[in-house]
Amino acid sequence: MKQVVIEALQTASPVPLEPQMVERPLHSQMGDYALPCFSMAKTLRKAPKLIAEEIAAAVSHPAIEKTEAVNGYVNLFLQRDAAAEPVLRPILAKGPTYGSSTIGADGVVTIDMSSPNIAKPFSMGHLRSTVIGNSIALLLEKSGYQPVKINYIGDWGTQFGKLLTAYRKWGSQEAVEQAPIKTLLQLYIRFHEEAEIDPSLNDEGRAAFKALEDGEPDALALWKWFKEESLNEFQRIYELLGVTFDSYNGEAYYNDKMDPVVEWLDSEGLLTESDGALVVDLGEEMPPCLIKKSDGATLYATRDLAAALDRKTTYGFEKSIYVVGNEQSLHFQQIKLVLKQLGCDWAQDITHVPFGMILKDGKKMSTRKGKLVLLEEVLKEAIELAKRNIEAKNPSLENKEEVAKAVGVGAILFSDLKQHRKHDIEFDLEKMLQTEGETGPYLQYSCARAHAVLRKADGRGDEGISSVNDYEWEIITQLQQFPEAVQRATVELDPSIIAKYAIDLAQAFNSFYGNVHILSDATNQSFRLSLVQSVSIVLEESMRLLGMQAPREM
RNA sequence: GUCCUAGUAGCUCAGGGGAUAGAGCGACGGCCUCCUAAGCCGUAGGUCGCAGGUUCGAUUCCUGCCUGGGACGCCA
Repeated sequence: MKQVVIEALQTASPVPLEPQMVERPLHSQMGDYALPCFSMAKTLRKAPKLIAEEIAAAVSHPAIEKTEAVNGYVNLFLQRDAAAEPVLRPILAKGPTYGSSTIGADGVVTIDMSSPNIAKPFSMGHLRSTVIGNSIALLLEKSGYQPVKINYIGDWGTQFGKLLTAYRKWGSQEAVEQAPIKTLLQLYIRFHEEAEIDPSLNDEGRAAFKALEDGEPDALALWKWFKEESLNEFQRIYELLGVTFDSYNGEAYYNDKMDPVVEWLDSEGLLTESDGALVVDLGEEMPPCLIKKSDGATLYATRDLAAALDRKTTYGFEKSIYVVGNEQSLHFQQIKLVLKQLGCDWAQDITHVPFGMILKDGKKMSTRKGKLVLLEEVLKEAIELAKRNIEAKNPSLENKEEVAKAVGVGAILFSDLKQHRKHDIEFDLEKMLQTEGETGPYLQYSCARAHAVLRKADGRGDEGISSVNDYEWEIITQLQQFPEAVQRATVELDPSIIAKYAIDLAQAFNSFYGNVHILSDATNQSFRLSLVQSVSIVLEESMRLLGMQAPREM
């Protein structure tokens, strides 16, 4: 559509036009497209106002209804009746694949996401990584890439030594079986409490981890058991969120893959000793990357290097994305630099997608002090609230449980995804449970309304389009922008672009719905029903891309 | 101290070299004999952190400063 506008303008413009010179006006009453004429003033040696007036007067094109010159802008109004049909036709024809593309050309993109720690509860922070990563995967898929979702489980490290120690001292099999994560967390917290009084516990913990690394059967059996129990619990949450993974290879998986990396670094002469530890020097700009502790043990960076190399050979990715909190941005810069020094030019294909932390009372939530909010409880509460809303608003609804789940989870998902901010977020349960305004339930409700109209219309109405009113036109322009929104969200790896788009579309639809009574007015009825149908398609697809369900009734 | 990131309405946030800076929540006032009121319509509310610079034009780009958050060698 923009192409047509540029063509039309070009016939009247004294200078060649670039696509980016044409923009959307501030308000819809100013027209559909605008051409600011300020940049032409210099070369033409004329006042912008005058240039705009001349262009506006000269434009003549069947697709343009009228032009206006205002304050140095040429404002264009499209011929609505003619423009509407070409927007709706592809949506109705393609359905959910409207906006899909093959830009990705089947390129593989790995996504490091979720990555909860075994024996620790699933926190709100993990939620962000999980839902953002999941949505990015859906977006990539829609644009023709092959996403590979990797859950890099935190299943190794000194904390397991501590946990083993705590379990042997105070734990019981029954308690862990009954409530695995809760019990393990309590043990973990107790360990830190007692270690403050008796620091020798820390040595015991380290020793236990060493035993685990050395493959002591009893320690290994306990570790395996803890891991299984934890994964089972995580699985419940993933099912609720509707998220699946292609790989659960956690940190332990890379244990035997680190030595070769260290040897490689050494053979390239990149390792230097510093205070007994082995590091890769990264120059003046950046602190060195720690590869081995002074006691010979490996570190996070070592594991991540091994993981990156392993993923490159396993998947042959063209891009590797890490959805990890922004407190780790230095770490990823270091990883990329080390890989570059190893001669891996694909290091530039690694992208860190950072996000802010979730704070409680302005502070980081701490696992050790037990001061954290459990995602599962938040989800439960949201579902409860959705159920109460259904009882109050639509008690005759058939599959209440299912809808309550979709709406409750949708509220939590959306409250997280609509925000792009890398800024930290203050945890606010009340805000997350909102169902009014710019929320997940608002989108779902809009969609349910659209379906109600379609259900009751039942093939009625058969007039053509005589005129497109402002409400209808607003929807048309929104619908037309969907493919562009998908593309931008994909390129920028930013689901919030879709979230905002969906809100705009839903608002346009609700405004139309509230001001035009579709079924009792025969005017333009078939056109209006196509419009409603198109809205339901695009809204549903938007929600799908965010990982949300769209119930037909609620 | 160095680096990263942010500072827009009472609150949560969009936007982004250009026309009167937008939503939602909260506040106030309307709208259900009518397709689901989880909705619609309206009112109030802003020196876009501060100071310079680049530009015909800066809230947007650059520099400095202030404030919040984070990272900065044996945690991940």
